[in-house]
This record gives sequence, C-alpha cells and structure tokens, in this order.
Amino acid sequence: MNQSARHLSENDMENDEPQKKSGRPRSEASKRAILEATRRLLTHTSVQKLSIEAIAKKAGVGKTTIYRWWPNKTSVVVDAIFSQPAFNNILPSPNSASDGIRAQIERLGRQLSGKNGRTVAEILGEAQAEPDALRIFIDTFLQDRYNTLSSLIEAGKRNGEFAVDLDTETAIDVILGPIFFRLISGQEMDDVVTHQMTQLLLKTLR
Amino acid sequence: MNQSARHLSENDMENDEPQKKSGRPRSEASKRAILEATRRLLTHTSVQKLSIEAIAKKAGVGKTTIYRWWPNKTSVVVDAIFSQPAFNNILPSPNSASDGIRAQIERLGRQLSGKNGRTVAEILGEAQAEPDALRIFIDTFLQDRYNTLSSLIEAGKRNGEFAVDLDTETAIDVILGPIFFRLISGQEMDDVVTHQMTQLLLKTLR
Amino acid sequence: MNQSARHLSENDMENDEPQKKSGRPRSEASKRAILEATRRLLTHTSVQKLSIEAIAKKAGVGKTTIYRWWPNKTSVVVDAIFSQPAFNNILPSPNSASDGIRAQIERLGRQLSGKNGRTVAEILGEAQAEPDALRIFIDTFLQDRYNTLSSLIEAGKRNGEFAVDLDTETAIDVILGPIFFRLISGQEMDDVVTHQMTQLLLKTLR
Amino acid sequence: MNQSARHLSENDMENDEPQKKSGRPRSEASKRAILEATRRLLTHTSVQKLSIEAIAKKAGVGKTTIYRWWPNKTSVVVDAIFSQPAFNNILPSPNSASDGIRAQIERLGRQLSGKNGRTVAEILGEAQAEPDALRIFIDTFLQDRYNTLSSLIEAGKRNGEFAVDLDTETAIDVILGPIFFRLISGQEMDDVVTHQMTQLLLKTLR
DNA sequence: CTTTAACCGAGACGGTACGTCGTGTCTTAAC
DNA sequence: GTTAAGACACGACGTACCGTCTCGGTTAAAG
Repeated sequence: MNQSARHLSENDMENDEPQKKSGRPRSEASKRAILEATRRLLTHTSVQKLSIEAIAKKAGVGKTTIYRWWPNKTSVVVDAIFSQPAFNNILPSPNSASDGIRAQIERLGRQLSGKNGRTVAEILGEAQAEPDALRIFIDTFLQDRYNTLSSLIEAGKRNGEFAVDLDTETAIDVILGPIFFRLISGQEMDDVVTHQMTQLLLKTLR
Repeated sequence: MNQSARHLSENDMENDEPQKKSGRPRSEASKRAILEATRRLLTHTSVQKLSIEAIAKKAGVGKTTIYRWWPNKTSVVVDAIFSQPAFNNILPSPNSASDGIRAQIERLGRQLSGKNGRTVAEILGEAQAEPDALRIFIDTFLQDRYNTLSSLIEAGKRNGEFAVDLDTETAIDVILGPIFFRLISGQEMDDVVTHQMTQLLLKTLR
Repeated sequence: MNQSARHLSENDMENDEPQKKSGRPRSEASKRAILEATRRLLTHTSVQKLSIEAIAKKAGVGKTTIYRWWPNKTSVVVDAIFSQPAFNNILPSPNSASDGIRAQIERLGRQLSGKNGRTVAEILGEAQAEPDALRIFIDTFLQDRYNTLSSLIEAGKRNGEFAVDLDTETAIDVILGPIFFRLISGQEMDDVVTHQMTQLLLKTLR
Repeated sequence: MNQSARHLSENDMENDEPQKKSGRPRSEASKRAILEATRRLLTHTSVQKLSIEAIAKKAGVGKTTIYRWWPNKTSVVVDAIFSQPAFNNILPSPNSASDGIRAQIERLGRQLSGKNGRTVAEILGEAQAEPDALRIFIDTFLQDRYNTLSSLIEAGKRNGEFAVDLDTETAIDVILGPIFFRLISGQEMDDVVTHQMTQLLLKTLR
C-alpha cells in the first residue's frame, strides 16, 4: 500500500495475537447461523428494517451472542454481505493500467447491481449517521478498491499511459464517485452505462 | 428543461390550484415552528436519531399536526434544510459553459460542507431504504443541480467548448459523482480539493 | 311524587321557557340525525368504544354541534336510548299493589334484556366514574321506576297488602337491586327467573 | 363448592405446575411496584382515568412489563385492589346460617364503603363493556361471596332456619343485589341501612 | 476429574419512539 | 347565531426493538 492510497485508512494497528483463552470457545455454528440468517432476512427487508431481534430469532441464537461479537447491526450486515464470494476483488493481472482500471470499474459495477447493490447502498446509508459503521464499511470494502486503483494509476503514470501531473487521489474520486453516485441516486449501472463511463474516465486520466 | 435533463424526474404535474377549502385553515405558525425546531434539533443530533416526537415537543405542536402535512421524517427534514437561503441554486449567468460548471461545482461544494453537509449526507442515507424519501430528495435538491449542469453542458457542446460527442448524462454523473462520493465517504470538500477536481473534470469534458 | 320517593333526585328546577332568540335556530334535523346515528352505532359497538367523532361523522354533523347541546357522551347515549318507545314506563293501573309491582318488575326485566339491556349496563358502567353522567341516568331512567314503586308500596301499606312497618326505601332497593345486579353481573333475566324473583320479593313485602 | 354455587364460575382448571422455565425470571420487585403504584394512583384518580402509562412511570417500570403480565388495565386494578387485606373474606364460623349471612352482608357493606367502594364500582363499570374484565372481577371477588352465601343458605335450609323450597340462586341475587345496587347508584351503605336491609332479607329467607 | 471461566439460549427488564385515535377547543366560510 | 368542516394541542394507546441483565446449562482448558 503506497502513501497516496492510504488517506482513507486509520487503524493501522492490528491486534491479532491468538492468545489461547480458557473457557468455552466461540461457537462457529452460531456465527455461521447468524450471518446466514442475516443474509436471508436481507432478501426480504432493508438493512434499516432488519432488527437484531429478528436475526437472533431466525438464527436460533440469543441476542447476547450477537452483541458479544459485533458492536452494532451494521457490522453484522457488513460481515454477512462482504464475506460472499461475489464480493472478492481479486482481479487478473492486467496488460496495461487502462485495462486494469477498466476491469476494476466493471467488477465494481457488477457487484453493485441488483439486490446486493441495494444492500450495499443501505449499508452506506446506515453508515452516514454512525462514524464507526462508516469506518467498518471503508475498511472492509472500499479501501481495497481504493488501493487497487491507486496502484494502477501510479503504474500508468510511470509507464506513460496517464498524465504524470495527475493527482492520484483526485483521480480515484473521479473514478469511484460516479459509480457510487448512481448507486445512491437509484440509477442502475447496466453494461452500456458502465462502458460509456469507462471510456470517458480513461480519457480523463490521459 | 431539455430531454436528457429529465431522466431523474417523475412528477411533472403540479397541483397548485388554490381551491377554497372549508374548515379551519392550516396554521402557518405551526408550520414555521416545526421547521425551525427541526433545524435546531439537527444541530445537535443526526437525522436518524431525530424523532418526530422530539420535533413536536420542541415546536409545541401535536404529533398529528406533523403527520398531517408530511408523510415521514425525511420529508420534514428535507423541507427544513433545503428551504434555507444557503441552499438556493441561483447562479450568476456565466461567461462560458466552463465558468458555469465551475461555479456550480463550487457552490455545491460549499453547500455540502460543514454541518449542513453532514445533514444532507444523513438525509441521503435515510433515503437509501425509502424510495419515497429518495424521490423527495431528488425532486427537492438534486434535480435542480442536474438540470443546471445539463443546460451548461449542452450549451458548451453547441459553442465548441466541449466535445460534441459527449454524452450529457454520463458527463453529469462524472461531475456530481465525485462530490457526493467524498460527502458520503466522509472526506470533506475543501477549496483546494474543489479546485483540483474542477480542473480535472473540465479537462474531461473537452 | 312523595317524599320518600325523592331521595335520588336533585335538580328540581326545570328551565324550559321557550324564549325566542335571534339568529339561526337549532336544527331539529341535526338533533334527530345525531340520536339516530348514536342508536345505529350502538348496535355494533359498546358505549365505551363509541366516540363523539364517529357519531358526528355518521350523522353528517360537526362535533361542535354535539358538544353545544350535550355535556358528554353519556348524555347523548342516554337521550338516544331512553327516548325509544320500548323504554316508556306507563303501566296499566293495577288491581292491587302486588300486581303493580309484579308488572313493574316484568316491564323492567324485559327492558333490560337483550341488546338494549347491555347498552343500559354500559351506560351505568360509564356513569360509575362520572357523577354527572350518573345523575343523568338516574333522572332520566331510574327515578321514574323508583317513584312508581314507591307509590305502589305506600299504597300497599295503606290497604293492608304489605306490612305497615316496611321501610319503603329499603324495599325499593330490595326490588330493584337484584334486577340490576343480574344485569351488571352478566346474568340475563329470562321469564322464569323474573317470575321466581317476583314471588320471593312479594313475600318479602308482606 | 356445591352445584348451585358454581353457575357464575367457568375456569375450573388450575394450572399450578411450577415447571422450570429458561430465561430471566419474573421480577417480584417490579410486580410489587406496579401494584403499589396502581393503588396510590387510584386514591387520586378514577379507574377510567388511570392510564397504564402513568402506572409504568410511577412504578419506574417499562410499559411492556405491565402488558407482559396483565392483559388489560382492569386486571391490574383488580389485582391491586383485591389483594389488599381489607378484601379478604374469611368469616368466623357462625352460630347459625342467619348469623353467617348477617356477617357476610356486614363485611361486604364495609368493604364497599368509602374510597375502596368507589373503586370497586368503577371496576364493575369498566367491566360492563369488557367481558374478559367482568370474568376477572367475578372470579376474583364475586365468586367467593357467592359461594359463601350459597353454603350458608343450603345449611339454613337443611337445619330449618330457612324455607326448604327456597331457590338458592334467587336468594343470593336478592341478598347481593341491593348491596351492589346501592353501590352503583351512588347511595352509600351506612350501618343503619345495612342493619335494616339485613333484617328484611333474613325475613325473606324464612 | 474437578474446578473455573467464558460461552450459550432464553427471555425479562427499563426505556424510547412509533403511528393512530379520540378528546374538547378553535377558526373559517356558508347559511 | 348556528352549522359543517376540519385543523389544533394534547394524552394515551398497544407494539416493536433497543441494549442490558439474569437465569440454568454447556464446553474445554487449567489445576
């Protein structure tokens, strides 16, 4: 992760020492049941109308168990949604920076379409009033796309594809912005729109 | 309003006949008190934590009176926020299309900064799970900016400032997108960022 | 009306002078519509669930009109119910005091059976927490039965049918009490019960 | 409990198995606080004006807790009022049936006098429009008096004090009726009235 | 092989806010 | 001056969830 790519990030310290603790270990079954119940419920209701109580009931789990492992509803939803294979962001190594950016835009467009797209919009909506939730959304989902684009743009600048005086951060905003703008303003991102937008954006970078 | 500018719009009919009604007329005092109370409360709490009950109490008004005139919380907030003078969008007639777009971006950037910006973000967040609320947000706030940009871009295409093969709708998304993206991802729009972004976007249009 | 018969009564002054007043006169049509609407609504709902608002709507009348002429809901209901022919209390002149009392009991038993009986019970229920309403109930309904019984008992004492040392007031309570007790405890007064009770009560008076 | 005494009764099954339940157990402190608050509030307001909300506030308890354990306001009030020691109905074993009946009448007269009497009247009033509430009133308060009188009358018939052809049910109505009639018609039961009525009623039974 | 400590389900708890209904009062224009 | 219409401040309803708590019971490592 290079410098310009980091400005969204905050918590750099990771606290992952395993440290065997005594006592009954966390139930993986419960965890899976909770995330699965959340996903199922989200096919019928919005994030805002989803309640912890409903998740607990559907998952056959005590409310306490949910509160023990997640700080709030948004965290549970983020966990449930973004752990799905459809949301991985491993892209094939591109022939050029432009190709890489095109691939990233298309991938993102597809991930943010349909029911999943609506749910991401709702998560982002929920996060507008809760800084913690916004942080989680950024760390779990956004940062990765940001970093990828950052690397590609830097590479493009280095190999002459893009203008050398291009401000990477601004460029990323210009690429991600329109996609999320369409998402939150309720305008779907079909393939035609994606293609048209990609053309325009790549022109911008040159 | 030209064709391409209208795709966000829906309710074109206006129903403004005065039509003498029997019964006690609506109290303008109550209306003012409600909007004022809403604004005051929003300086201390988020839209999501704001409750109709609190507004009613602060305004010295029955809850019913609020529900009689607004369908939901978001409508009240939209009314309260966007009726403020700071949110008018009357721009000086520009020397060129580029100037006009620059002015619109700067105006919008300023309107979406600070406390007001956060509130708009929260409204937009609230609207993600309520199509009606989204509609209201678009009709009251977004449409106007959309239309203005549309006219400017069309004019720019006509007078040779911008590329003739530019797709107006895509162009608007590329202009508004980054601004709203920064808003909802929690990155403020200071003057430097605004200027940098404007430069990049105007280059895109040419 | 003799002395002992009056102890339930209070407002002896009647204020019935016609006194032509200027302005639009009271609408008899509205009055009739209100009472009729009340009766109709009472066939489907209880007195407690009946609302002034519903009466006004059904009668096609402003709420104000109801409030202008009746002090509270119970008054309207009392007016609506007891003005029905089924509730008159004109009894044939009896051959004996016993016959008269028997006739009064039977008449009352019949008036307090079925739907009408339930409504009277509900009125009486409503009146338990509102002294004014209780007063109205007594004056409009109860007093008349009380007076009739009083006269009959006094006559019976005079002509030797009943014990001379009988306390009239107590006797009336003993006659009316069981009838109303069955009403409010939800036990219907069929003909068999009425007959059996009448026999026992007449024995008591002798 | 003999046959004739049972006609007011319905729910004969008792469901008293302790049956270990999971989850947090009911808070006895809350229960006590609710009933105490109810009693206190009833000294200043009528049953009909008493609100669940006020009870909850005064008791420092959530409304849900009340609704969890009582189906409606009347049930709470019945519980609060009739659990008071003043409302027990344990009578000394009488020398004769007449003595027993006299004692029962006097006890009842005293219980239904003063503030407590008004509250009982209000409960009974409330119950006129709610069959469930009436059921509760009967089961909690009335049935016991009914049964006691039934036993006494049957005993009196067996030992020659009362007429053998006396219908027990009718006799009970004639005893309880006047007492409740005076209660609901707003005529207090002082000692003189009680004595006079007892004399008359005992004569009736013979 | 028992203790200990954290986990788990169930569900009661004190609260807050919901959106609705009805109260009794008021304000208007029509009659 | 009365009426129908209907807006108003207010208070309570019964419900849904919140996040916390308190039970009885489990599960596994530590003593």
